[in-house]
Amino acid sequence: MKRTNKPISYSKTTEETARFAKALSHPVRLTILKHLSSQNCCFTGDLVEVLPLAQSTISQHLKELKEAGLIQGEVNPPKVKYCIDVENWNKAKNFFDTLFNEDFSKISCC
Amino acid sequence: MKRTNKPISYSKTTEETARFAKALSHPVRLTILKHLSSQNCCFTGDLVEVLPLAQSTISQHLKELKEAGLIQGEVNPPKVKYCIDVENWNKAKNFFDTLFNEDFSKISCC
DNA sequence: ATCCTTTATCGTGGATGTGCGATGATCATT
DNA sequence: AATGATCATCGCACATCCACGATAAAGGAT
Repeated sequence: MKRTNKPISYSKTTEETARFAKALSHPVRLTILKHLSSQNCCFTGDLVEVLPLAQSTISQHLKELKEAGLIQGEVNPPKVKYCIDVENWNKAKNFFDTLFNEDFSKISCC
Repeated sequence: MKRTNKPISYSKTTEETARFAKALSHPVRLTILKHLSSQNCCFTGDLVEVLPLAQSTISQHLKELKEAGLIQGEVNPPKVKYCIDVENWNKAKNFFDTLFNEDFSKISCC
């Protein structure tokens, strides 16, 4: 059991999958995404009326989702309309599809 | 824009999806899972020889994956053999399938 | 020019994540 | 009993996350 010191560089896909997963790793953000996908789009204020959190907190979650690429915001002063970023959404979908693609049902465990 | 104070309780599915996503939110853990799915099973030491991390760090990541339910470990002293937990793996697969199930391609944004 | 509405950003405090070396636990071998 | 191999756990640093209230930014209405 000898440790490697080679500084492994993860594949781009691995890095991106981890980024998407982190964005999805909080119940509030999942709820926001669910809301966005059912309503198609919505404003920040709509979410404040639904989630028991301060407006600043929700804004922060929206920022994280935007930085992960899962949503996009269109400024429409004084409101901002958020939607799913379809392109990246499908990208994430494919990443997770690939990740879970292995069929273990036929493999006896060792 | 009036804030709700009702203490929302997230659905069990939402909570579990978040838990799975958190487990998948780190490149090291994704690499471990990829390794496990290609090799079927492996020992802790095998991973130490592949990843440039201390044994304790890898053990910690394995613990998180185990607590999330994605893998299981079978003690075989002095070694421990880790495998994918097929049942929960498929559960996670279904959660993400459902999450990404929406077809936005046909929806014009608002 | 001054409010009002809506949203983003800042600063802060507490919790959690991530890496490490050191140490403990377990069991086979000697 | 003592040693060696393998792995988990502990304790420690440092960074990031998460929630909050306060404040800033932007633009419409008065």
